[in-house]
Amino acid sequence: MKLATWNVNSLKVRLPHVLDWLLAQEDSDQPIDLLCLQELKLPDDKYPLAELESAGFHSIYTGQKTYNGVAILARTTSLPTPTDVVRNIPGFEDTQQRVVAGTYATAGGPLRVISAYFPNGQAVGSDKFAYKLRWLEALTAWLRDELARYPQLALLGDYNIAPEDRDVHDPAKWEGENLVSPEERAAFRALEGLGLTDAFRQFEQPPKLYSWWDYRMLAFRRNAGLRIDHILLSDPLAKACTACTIDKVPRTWEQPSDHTPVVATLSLNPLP
DNA sequence: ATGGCTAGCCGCGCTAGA
Repeated sequence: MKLATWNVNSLKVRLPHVLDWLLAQEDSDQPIDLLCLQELKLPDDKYPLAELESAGFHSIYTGQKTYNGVAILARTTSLPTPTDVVRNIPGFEDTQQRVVAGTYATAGGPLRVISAYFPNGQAVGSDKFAYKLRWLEALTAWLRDELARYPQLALLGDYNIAPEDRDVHDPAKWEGENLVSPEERAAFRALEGLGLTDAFRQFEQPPKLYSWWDYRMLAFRRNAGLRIDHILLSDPLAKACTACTIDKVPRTWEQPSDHTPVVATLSLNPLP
């Protein structure tokens, strides 16, 4: 089965891209079974449920006007409606809609999937940066419990953290900045410390492969990007993971999101 | 040395993203 994550930067604007991309994956030997989306930027009553269902995907989501918003799309023919749906981090008071989670029954046992839009942080030392660190702490504490309950767990999303210098096009220029600071990287390591593995780094990858490029400065053309969108897998899933790739193609389309999809292939069968 | 683009808003220039 295939899992993917994509920060679409407005689902209203990017719905055609999402549908086109999902349709294009149908031609591969393994289509997408689960797609986590971030930055929907729309309230729940504007969520394009019917269009996505027509395309063959059911959804769980939590949104708000203007900012944030996350969803998990699941292929109707291969996955049942999820159970234990959670919106936001339990016990963490937050008006910003950044987390949705659900458990999908599969032939290989329950699969816990979390779509997360980590706070940006704006600048090291800012109020938003402090919020980012508090949010990361709450997420990590919650995930410790989640992992105890769900051995097969995948955390997909826009982490707004480039874990290593090789995930940054110009590490010298970015040194110590928001998205790469030691505090943020320590938080990323703490997530790994729970027993989660960066699916992308399990495999040999071409150098200078990123998931986000600034709209400005011809950044995509110059490949001046960051790898900040990740798929972290619990041990059983990491062992079942056979590939993890970044699909740059949607970033080349007209009116693209500034992020592009990350895809993981697991040797885990959905329901027959 | 800085900003350079994009989306959304109730806007007719701003906030926020990363």
